Amino acid sequence: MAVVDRKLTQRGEERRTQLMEFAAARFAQKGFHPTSVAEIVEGIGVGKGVFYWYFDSKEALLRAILADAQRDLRRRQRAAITDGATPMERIERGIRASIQWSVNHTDHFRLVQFAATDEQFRAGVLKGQQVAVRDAAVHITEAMEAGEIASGDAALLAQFMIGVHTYLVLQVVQGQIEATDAVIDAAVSFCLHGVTGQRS
Amino acid sequence: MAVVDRKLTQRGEERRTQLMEFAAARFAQKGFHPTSVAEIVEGIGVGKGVFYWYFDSKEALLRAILADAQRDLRRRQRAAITDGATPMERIERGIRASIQWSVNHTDHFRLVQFAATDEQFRAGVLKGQQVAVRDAAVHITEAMEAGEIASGDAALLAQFMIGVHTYLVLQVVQGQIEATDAVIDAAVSFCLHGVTGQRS
Amino acid sequence: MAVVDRKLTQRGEERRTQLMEFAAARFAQKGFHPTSVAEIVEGIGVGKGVFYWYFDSKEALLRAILADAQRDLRRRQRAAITDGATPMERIERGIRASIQWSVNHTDHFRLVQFAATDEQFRAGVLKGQQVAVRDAAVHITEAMEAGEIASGDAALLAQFMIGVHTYLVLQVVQGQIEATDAVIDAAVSFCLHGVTGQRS
Amino acid sequence: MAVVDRKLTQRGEERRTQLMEFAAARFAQKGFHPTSVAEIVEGIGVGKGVFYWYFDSKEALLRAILADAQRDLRRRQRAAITDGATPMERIERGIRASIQWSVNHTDHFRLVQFAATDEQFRAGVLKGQQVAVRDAAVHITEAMEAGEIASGDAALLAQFMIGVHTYLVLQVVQGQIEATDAVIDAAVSFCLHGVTGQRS
DNA sequence: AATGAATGAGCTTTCATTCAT
DNA sequence: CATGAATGAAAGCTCATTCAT
Repeated sequence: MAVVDRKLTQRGEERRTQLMEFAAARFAQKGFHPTSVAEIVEGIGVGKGVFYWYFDSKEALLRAILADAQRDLRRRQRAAITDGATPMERIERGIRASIQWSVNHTDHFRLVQFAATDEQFRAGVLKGQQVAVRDAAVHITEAMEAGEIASGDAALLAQFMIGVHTYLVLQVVQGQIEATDAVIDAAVSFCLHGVTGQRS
Repeated sequence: MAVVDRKLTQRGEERRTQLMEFAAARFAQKGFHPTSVAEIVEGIGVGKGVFYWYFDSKEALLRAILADAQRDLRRRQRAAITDGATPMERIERGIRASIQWSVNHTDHFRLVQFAATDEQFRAGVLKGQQVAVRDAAVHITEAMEAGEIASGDAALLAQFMIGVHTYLVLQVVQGQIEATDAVIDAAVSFCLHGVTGQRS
Repeated sequence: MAVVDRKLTQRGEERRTQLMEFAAARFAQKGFHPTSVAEIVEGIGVGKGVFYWYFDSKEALLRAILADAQRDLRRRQRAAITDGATPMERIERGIRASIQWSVNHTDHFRLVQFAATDEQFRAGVLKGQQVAVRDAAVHITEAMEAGEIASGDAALLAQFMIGVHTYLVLQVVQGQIEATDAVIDAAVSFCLHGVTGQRS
Repeated sequence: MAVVDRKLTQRGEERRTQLMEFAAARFAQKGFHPTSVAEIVEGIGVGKGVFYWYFDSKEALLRAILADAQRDLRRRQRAAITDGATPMERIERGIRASIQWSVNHTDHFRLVQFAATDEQFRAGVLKGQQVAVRDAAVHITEAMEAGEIASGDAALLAQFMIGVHTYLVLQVVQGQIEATDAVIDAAVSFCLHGVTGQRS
């Protein structure tokens, strides 16, 4: 029976979550490879076997963390967007939600950054990014159709906006910037002007 | 005698470069940790002793690669900027030069991405980014003083621009976008509008 | 209370048998060491506790399987031999019964083969073989006394016959030979000629 | 570079042989699985890395040992057979050579016995046995054509002879029989009578 | 300068066994 | 009787680094 098929009790579910959270923090702090399984299980005070009761491998653990994070982010974004009346409003809400989530989950953000650099995780990250770009592009396209911004490559513009967001969070994560409302407002403004500016 | 102090012959210099280039390619492809020293020396067909003749450690090798890359990028940027008549022109040239360099050195770009995720290299990357931000901020400040864009946090705007650039290159590196002139123009335009848009 | 002393209910007896049969099949297929206790209990859909309720250890399980098999084989042989009028007839019946049993219990046959290669089980197998040799030698000795075959080392001849039988079954087990009546007849004939041939 | 492709120096060749011999002895004594790599390297007083410098895995080591043994046995058999004038003589010489070799290489003999019981090695052993059967069958067929023994299934008879040989050696290995000339003569006689007896 | 061999700490992973429920 | 969770020793293996030649 593969670990993944295991039916977990309440207690088991909690252990699994505990492992994922602790590991995510360590991976984000020290890096994935430099963090050993021994360190993780010692950190939460259990035997090594516990780890392999819940995950097939250290690699599988990271994948699970990444997948969870991706799912959660997407859920937040969608929730945030729903109340936007106009395309531009939805875009803005989407950006804000993304930044907010990333700032609140810096560990996961970092893990995604790392995962993109390692062959065995790259593909997964890519797929997630494509989904995010497509999600954002939908609204940009709508704004174009509504004449709010000039027609153009919606996906490309989406990527630029994600770029601003990503880098902003990166700086926050690295302690270079504090994620105040003013800063987030500036980023949003930058993006919106970048997008609409194409009009002229 | 520390390796770093060693005076190298012509041939030695070439070996060192060969090692750095091969390693950079592998690190970029597979990741730093998953690439072993053995793999590197086998890849260029020499014994392990060669590696440790030129570098103190695998870690030192990556540091050397990163430092070299940073130095080179900065040199290109400065060269590109000199002929810009106005602050805005200099900003644009800087952006273009950065994108150009990164697209031409995707391996090094990737290594910087990785280095930011690993505790032992993070500090170095940060310092480099700060330098880049400061370099760009200088020109933004000048533009502000010249009234070309509204006053504001120059460093923040610089970071947004770097964000657009970084993400664009990331997509190129990942094969999601092709770095055509049109795309680069769009990115530059996005940045300039994002920056100047603040005026209104 | 040692597991072995436990009085089992009807249902308990069945569970125990089920474990032994399933384990025997796996051990024969994959080898004893490569088969884990987890695999066995998952295979029959019970928890690990069940295993240790019926057996003290994985080792004890194999010993139990081997002992059972040995007991069963011996019973069959004795039953087969009783109706033989002459020593030679009894020998022939014994050989046939052994081959028949082994062909019908290839898993157990394989386990004996393995057990002979592992220090911790070797002694048990040896004792079993000695019993088998002694059993067969009795009839050979009788044949010698009856003048049906030349005097000689009865135990040695018995071993040769067991060798033919063992190897034949081995080939059957390995799918090299099909255990048709013709093949078994040939084996019996080979043995009888080998034994009686000594006369001339 | 796979370990197997490694060019070894004189010293390296010796180490490799030393590892194979020591491991063969331990595997034969305790069994393959119960013998750890740590035990082997400690036994010859080297670091763990040495093992993996010469072999890809513990499994690969056993395969190498088995292949070597098989090659050696076959060489001996062929050498022994060449001077046999008649088919029957060649058969006899082949049997004697096989027994002799096995008795002189009880460790390897035991390893083959084990290998046949473990899924991951079984196939290799089988192929070796098929070769041996075919080799022997050639001469039996010749004897049949020469009218020295009755026509029949040569391969089957070959297997019976190998069975006698195998079991004899097994008993020697297990200390049940001493491999005196008399015993070997008896085995040979048993086989020859078993084979020729088919005539009548 | 260079090589092949060696080192050994430390890694990921397995698994027989135990135990609270 | 039975389960899922936990244990932790020990396994196989890796790899940065060193060293004799």
